[in-house]
Amino acid sequence: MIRLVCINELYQLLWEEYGPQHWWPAQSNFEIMVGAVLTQNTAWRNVEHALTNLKQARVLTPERILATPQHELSELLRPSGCYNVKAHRLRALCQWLVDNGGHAYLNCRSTRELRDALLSVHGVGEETADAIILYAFERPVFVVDAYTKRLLSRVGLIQGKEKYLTLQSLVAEQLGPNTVDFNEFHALIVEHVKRSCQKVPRCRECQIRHRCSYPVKTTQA
DNA sequence: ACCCAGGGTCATA
DNA sequence: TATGACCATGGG
Repeated sequence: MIRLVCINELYQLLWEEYGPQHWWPAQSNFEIMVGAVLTQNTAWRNVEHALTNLKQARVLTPERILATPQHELSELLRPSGCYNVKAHRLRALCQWLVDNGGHAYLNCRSTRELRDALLSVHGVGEETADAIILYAFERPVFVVDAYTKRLLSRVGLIQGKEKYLTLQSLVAEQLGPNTVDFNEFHALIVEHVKRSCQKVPRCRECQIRHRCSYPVKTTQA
């Protein structure tokens, strides 16, 4: 088990190994928000299928999604799984955008106001809200996901039982409130997990069932 | 056939 | 506060 001294060291190692990730992959801010909802507990590959469906149906705007019947929307979202739930959540997000004048008008609000408003939208939790704030609104908010928690725990930087906001402020303290670094760090963590454990169903060293998150430059021996 | 994925909500204790 | 069920497709 490799142990690291600080979060900056982990960030630096990941950066050296993988380089810039150019997140979030999307053609518009709205597409980022849609993707953030669709990717909940879902592999990104499946989300891409659903996004393609929405584009081909020419419905990738808040107004057009709201004008699309529920069952039709569900069918377009089918490849991303949980499609009935996500159709409902996507509608809630679109309604919120329309009610608040869209991205441009919302962008005048403070980051905290944005976060609170997003959290009040049905289907938007802390991680989804922060992903939207960081990648669509480009505000310095770090996105804490399960990978982050697991990786920081593995390398001995946290205990593992910390709450979301605790981890978020921990990263912010060490990296400094920087949108670019928050963007890259989160993307690098996700990319690292994807790449490092693609063909490792079970790790010998840590005996974790499926994908393990070693720091870079360590193999499964 | 099982496990998980770029989570969140809701019911229960 | 803290688990557990549920959503549901697609790839390993």
